[in-house]
This record gives sequence, C-alpha cells and structure tokens, in this order.
Amino acid sequence: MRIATWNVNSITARLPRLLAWLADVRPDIVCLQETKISDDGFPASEVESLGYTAAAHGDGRWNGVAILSKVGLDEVRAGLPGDPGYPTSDVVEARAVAATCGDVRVWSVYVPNGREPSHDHYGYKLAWLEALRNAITSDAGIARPFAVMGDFNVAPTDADVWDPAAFVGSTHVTPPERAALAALRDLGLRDIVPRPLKYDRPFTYWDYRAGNFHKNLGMRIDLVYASSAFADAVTDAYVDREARKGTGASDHAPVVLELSL
DNA sequence: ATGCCTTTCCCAGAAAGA
Repeated sequence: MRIATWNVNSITARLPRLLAWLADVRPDIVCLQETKISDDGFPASEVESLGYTAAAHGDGRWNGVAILSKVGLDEVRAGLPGDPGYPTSDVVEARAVAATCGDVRVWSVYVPNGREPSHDHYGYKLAWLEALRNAITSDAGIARPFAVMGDFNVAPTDADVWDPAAFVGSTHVTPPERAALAALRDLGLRDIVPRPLKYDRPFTYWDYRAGNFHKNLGMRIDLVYASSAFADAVTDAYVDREARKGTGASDHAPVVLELSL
C-alpha cells in the first residue's frame, strides 16, 4: 500500500503535473491540500481516468482538501466538530476531510497558517489544532490503523527549518504551536519522519522566491501523524523532491509512504 | 520574506501564503 500527502497549491494550476505524478508514482491513496476549488469544480473525471475516486471538501478560492483513493472511500467526514471558524465561528473553512480507504483511515488536513503570533489568525490556528485533537479522539472509534496527514504549518523542531534564526518571532516554530503537535503525540500518534532524497533534512516546503529550493532553504511542515498500528506498518517514507522541481511546481513536495499491512 | 514568487479573484491589483 502506497499513501501520499501533497499540498498542491491549487489543483487547477497543478492538474497536468498532478496527473503525471499519479501515473508515475501510482499511490493507492493521496491526501491533497490547498485544492482551492469548490466541490462542483473538482476534477473528478480526470482523476477517475487514473482509477481514483475522490472525496473533495472545498471552499472555492482558498483552502480546500481532498482524498483520492484506488482502494475504497467510505465513512467520509468533512470538517471538524467544533471547528472554531475564521474570522468568526460562523465562517467555517474547508480544512479537513477523513475517509476509510480499504484497511486504513486517513485524514487530509490543512492547518491554518497563523500569519503572525500577534494576529488573531494565530489564535485561530491554535484553536483549530485543539478541535483537530478532539476530532481525532472521537473518530478513533472507527477502528482501523489511521493517520492524520497534510500541511500542519508547524515545524516540529528547530532542525525542521533551514535556519532557526530566520524564524525568531515568526509562526510555525513557537512553543504553543509545537505544544499542539505534542498534544497530538500524547494521543499516541507518531510523527513519521520521511527520508530526504537529497541533502540531510527532509524538508517538504521551499518558498518560491529567491531560489530557496535550489539553495535547500526549506521547512518540514507537511507531516504524517500515525496511530501505532499504522506507524508499525510503514516500511519506507520519503519526500519526493523531484515533484518540486521545474516550472509549474507547487511550493510543497509530496510525502510518500510505503506500508505493509 | 519588511513579500525577491505564485495563485486566486478576473484583467488590476489586493489578499494570502509560511
């Protein structure tokens, strides 16, 4: 079983590359983030031509998540119970979708950015992560190996950013954000750290600007948080940096997992 | 990156991203 997660930064802009990547890598399950498309605009027939069924949960212009599966797509849940919403509780964004795909259950999540620690988006980010933790607890009744994966917008440690000094005063590295990840691990979830295909650290995101990808000035913010049964089945995990190369790439690279269940 | 790209809205430039 091959499972991947990828922030595509617009499924419309990325569709040619996404389809070529799916045909090449042939994952059984793919969690997508930042699809940036409404559900009725989702390219379901295009992914179906490669053998995938899709569970899409989108807003339109911003956010948007999806799960593609070749091995079944059941018990789909879109959103989080108790989602805090932004900027007010009645404006709930499309940032989470879960589905049972054959022998596993997966969540595709796009955690709010936070913008700046002083911004109210930062409080929203922490509240959203708390809602995610509660949702995982209530969803664990669907008794299968499971993993929550996607763009967490948090670098778990200082080693997960190219230069900690460059992030002083920024989001993605603050103790409360890292504590929110620790609270997920306290549920028994394990951070599946992939191997890099080049250089020494498994970065998954590089800013488009200033040649950051070329210089490997990246961050590891696309994460896989797996239950013990899921984590025990993982035989390999890597960051597919090839997908970040060239023109027309997302600013995130996919994380690909191999499982033996 | 105090925005050195990219994407969306839709045709001009603002908003958002991390």
